Amino acid sequence: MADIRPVTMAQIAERAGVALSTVSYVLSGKRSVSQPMRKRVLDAIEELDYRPHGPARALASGASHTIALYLPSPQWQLVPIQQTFVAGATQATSVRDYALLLSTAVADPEAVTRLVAQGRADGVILMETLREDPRIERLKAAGYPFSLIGRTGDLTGISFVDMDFSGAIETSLAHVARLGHTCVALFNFAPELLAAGYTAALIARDVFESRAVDLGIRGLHVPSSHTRREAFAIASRLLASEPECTAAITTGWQFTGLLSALRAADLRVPDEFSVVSVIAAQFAEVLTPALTGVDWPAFEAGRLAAEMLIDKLKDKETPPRQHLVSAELV
Amino acid sequence: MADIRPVTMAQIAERAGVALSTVSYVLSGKRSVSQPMRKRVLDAIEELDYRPHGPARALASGASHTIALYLPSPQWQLVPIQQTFVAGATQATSVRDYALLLSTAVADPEAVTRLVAQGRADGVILMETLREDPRIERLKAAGYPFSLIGRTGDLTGISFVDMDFSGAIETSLAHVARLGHTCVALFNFAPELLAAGYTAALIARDVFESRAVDLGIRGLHVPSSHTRREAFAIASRLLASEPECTAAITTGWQFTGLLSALRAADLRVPDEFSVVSVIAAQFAEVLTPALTGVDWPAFEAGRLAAEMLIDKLKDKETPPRQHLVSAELV
DNA sequence: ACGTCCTGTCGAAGCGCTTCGACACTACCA
DNA sequence: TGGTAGTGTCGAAGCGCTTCGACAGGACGT
Repeated sequence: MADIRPVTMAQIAERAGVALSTVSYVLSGKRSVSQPMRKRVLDAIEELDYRPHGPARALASGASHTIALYLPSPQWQLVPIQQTFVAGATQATSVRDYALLLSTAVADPEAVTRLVAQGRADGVILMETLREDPRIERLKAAGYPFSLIGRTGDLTGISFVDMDFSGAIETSLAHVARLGHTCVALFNFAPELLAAGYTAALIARDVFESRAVDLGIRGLHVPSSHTRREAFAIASRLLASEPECTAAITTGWQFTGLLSALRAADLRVPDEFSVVSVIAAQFAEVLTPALTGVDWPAFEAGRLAAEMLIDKLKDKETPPRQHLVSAELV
Repeated sequence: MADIRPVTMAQIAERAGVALSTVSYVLSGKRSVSQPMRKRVLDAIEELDYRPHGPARALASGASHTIALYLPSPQWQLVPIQQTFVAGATQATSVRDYALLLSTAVADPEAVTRLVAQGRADGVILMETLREDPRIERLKAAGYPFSLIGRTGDLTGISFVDMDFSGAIETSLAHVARLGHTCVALFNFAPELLAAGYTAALIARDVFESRAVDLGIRGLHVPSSHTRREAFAIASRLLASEPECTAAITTGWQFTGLLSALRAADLRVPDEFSVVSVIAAQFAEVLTPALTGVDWPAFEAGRLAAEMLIDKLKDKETPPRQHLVSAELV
């Protein structure tokens, strides 16, 4: 129970023998202050271990120096890559002397403007975006700054960072084609995500289907959740009905069920069946039957999304930045 | 660029034809307000879509209604369980109408008091705690409320939630003993973590060694990082030098390297060698050679840690709560 | 020598809220 | 009928900061 009364700017001003406003100008640099005065103020700050009070600052200046990150609804059961986004965003935020507020995006799209409306955050990072995303509509309508991890249908004026999903699928497809496979399955994100219009799933499907045609191979589009059970069931059915299919690409963890199904069907990987998965390298590395994986620099993506947003906050006129981080086969 | 001027309490007061303070009392309930007045105020709030301004509230009341969660330094390379802590804490925080501020705990233990000192948060959640943790010392010295995910040496007066690590090790050990193994290795956390005094690693080591004696089996304590490379090297060396060791317990992802080493040594799992790992069930389920795993309810732990802290914030006199979430073999 | 422009400093007015003390007013008991 | 408790409401004083306008004084031009 120490520090009952934290040090205030008034105490610094008194100790340094200057006006309150002078202290403020030393701190913000918004007006010039003479060397001797500046030194006295800085010394007083040092001696009293002064910390500017965030809320007071936010109230007076109208900016909270905080950004909000909305986590996707847990029921989406997406890949654990999110953690890495968050870590990347946290780091970029700290480095730029901002704070990161976390919130869960509940079903209500209105929730996404709450923290900014309350003055607790200056802008928002959204993830797991949809082609037609009501949350983005709200943010636009309210005029709040935001950036996306992921993409949406209309990208004009929007800052986002996304994985180059189409590139990843193309690369993977080219890889299996080169291995001589003539029929390939894509274990895409869960059907509900496709139905909801989850952009990454739509892109994966479209690119997969058109590139398969280009390459002259059969492409089977198989949505499946990431749970082992469901992927196993779907894969088993597929292996039985389409025996000429000897390769699969998964957009995430569906490979676990797939691998189980292959084992049950007595097909060896990679001799008799090829599997390529789009998951973070940190996981690919850790898996026991070493998979052909595609690296997804998620930390980088989180970092970029935060930086874009903060840049926009600092200078309203910053043009929107759009960045596709690309993936490599590993 | 809509919403240029957000609605303020003064506008509500004017519209409802009451005093500013009355609006405040309606909102906080700290003084009674007559039914008709209350209704007029609530109607005005509804009509104007009023949102109380967080920073102003924090400034006037001295409480930010926000808690801070410090992520461990990234270089620790701990298991991806952290994500689940964060998700759990986020959820509990939202439910209780608090906000969650994320920050990375840099090396400087002083950083851990910054957000509270700046009035941006009312309390702190710490994870990956050490037996002797300078961060905890600082928080205690400053008199800031906090709760831990993990434990420390001196637990008097401290609220924490931790995994029952000793129970997990005991259970695992009993499990392999029942299978008839007479020499078991413990792949503990990395040597640097042990050296730093990471509590979980110390507990794992101590319990493992004493229980092995009790059960009359040989226990080899083998610290190893979670990287596949290092675990592989260590496991290979171990298999060569201690051929009578036919079982291993890992505290995390070291099993990946271990499994590779076993394959290289032509030992089959689980026929010729048993592996038990302490990792979140969500991952155990997903792994292809289905492992004997120990479930670690991390979401629950994050939730509890946040709840404990918020309870303490709401009522200073709340006694500290200490909670060990226990694990089950799956 | 005077006016003009900077530069550096100060005081004061908020930002939107909480909360304290004051003050009607009603209800109740003697 | 007066005194005493409540109730319900209001006004005003902050919370710790930013920022605007004012203004002294020195440096410069003529």
